[in-house]
Amino acid sequence: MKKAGACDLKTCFLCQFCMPEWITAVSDNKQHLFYKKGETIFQEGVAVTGIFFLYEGKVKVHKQWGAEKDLIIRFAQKGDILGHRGLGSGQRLYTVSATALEDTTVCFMDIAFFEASLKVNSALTFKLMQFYADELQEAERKMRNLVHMDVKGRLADALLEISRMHNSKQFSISRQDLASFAGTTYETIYRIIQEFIQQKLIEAEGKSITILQEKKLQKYC
Amino acid sequence: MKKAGACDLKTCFLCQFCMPEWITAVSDNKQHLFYKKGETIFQEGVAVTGIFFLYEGKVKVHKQWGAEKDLIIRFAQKGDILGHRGLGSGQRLYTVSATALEDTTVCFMDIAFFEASLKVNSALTFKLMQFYADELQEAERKMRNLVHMDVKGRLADALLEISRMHNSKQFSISRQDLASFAGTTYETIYRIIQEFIQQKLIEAEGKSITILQEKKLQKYC
DNA sequence: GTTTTAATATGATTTAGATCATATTTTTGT
DNA sequence: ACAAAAATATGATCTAAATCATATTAAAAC
Repeated sequence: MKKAGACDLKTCFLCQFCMPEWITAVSDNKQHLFYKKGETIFQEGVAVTGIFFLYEGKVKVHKQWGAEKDLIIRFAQKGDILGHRGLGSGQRLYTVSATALEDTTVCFMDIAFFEASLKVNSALTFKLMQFYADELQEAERKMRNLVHMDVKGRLADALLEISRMHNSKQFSISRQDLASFAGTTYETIYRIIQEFIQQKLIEAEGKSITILQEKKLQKYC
Repeated sequence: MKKAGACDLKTCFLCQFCMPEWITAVSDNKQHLFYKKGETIFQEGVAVTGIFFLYEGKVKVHKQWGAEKDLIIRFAQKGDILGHRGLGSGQRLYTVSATALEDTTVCFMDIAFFEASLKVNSALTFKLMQFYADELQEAERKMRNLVHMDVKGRLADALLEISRMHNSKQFSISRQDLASFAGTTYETIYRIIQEFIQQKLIEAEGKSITILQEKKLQKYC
């Protein structure tokens, strides 16, 4: 990680939803940071220092299990918030890790200042609450999928979600990450990907995947 | 469901955290409702009408999958909020169902009035946001458990969580619900329960379960 | 109080998907 | 540019847990 330039004061969640008068204070308390591909932005279990807003790049938010196993909770991109779970009422430890999937620039803000911002900007707090409500719905939907769907369905769902997020039928992701995102192993993903290719539902070349038949993929969900 | 008496204006989340001046308005906008054991309080997929505060009884919050399968997201008891996921920014449909596990009294509040309460009481919104943050952490922890833990571990975790919630080593729950809570089938739960009994980790008589050796159960988690 | 219906008990069978093993290719660090 | 480390490819094997089947018991409903 290294320090990077100043913030444009209009991209992130905070700048968008706080009162205009507050922006000056914001400007004094945020800091751009740059992370190389593969670098850890924050680590599960470590004391919360602040909240991050993603400016450039892609990040995975994941929970580790031992040394080998991993579950990707979500992917984040420009405009997304990272580290917001740190605001809970319990002890202030990050409950997930965040790792840069490509070179990434984030805007970092001290947790105390962010909380002060919330106290002062009730519209901001309300927006953040809505954001949490949405994330909670999604997390619970995923829980159900993990229990009741087979891996093929979860992979189909994962591919469609990643495509929606990238706003494109074509995107890049490693099978390893796909496995961690669908809650399964590399080998199983490898096999099902082969099957989807055979059925001409998707096309793959290296890490690049293209969705050919969205409708048919949807049927597996 | 039938209507029940008035609210004591001090038990629920809303009454506890809103401004005292607001209580009068609250009083005019809430309504006690009574549900018999087994009754549905609200149903996944149906338009959100309001938010519920649990006054008496136990409720399961669950997501259905087809007609047969079910996943219990959480249990709720006195003081807990129900239907709060309805506040998300998307379309206003309940994303989970709530069913009374015993005779239950709730306080119901129209969603529009509750949102007005949030707009006016920023401390309340902040508290609610924290509550969401905690729920999100818990949901994500459960997701990881579903992927990486075996059923024995998830059952141990479930038993300990239910015990913690009841604030007692002894509690009542059907194996069916235990299965839905741990994300598995009745038969599997039945077998592991037998095993735990053999190992003298728990004791069971009908639906009543008593935890004998918390520490050893913990080891499975 | 008897009929339905739902929950429990328990063995037998099946299977999806994890794990293991090993070779090859790609990426990354130095 | 080269060594080391990750990621990929693919078959073989194993196993935890789902499904099926059927009997019994308990709880609700009429």
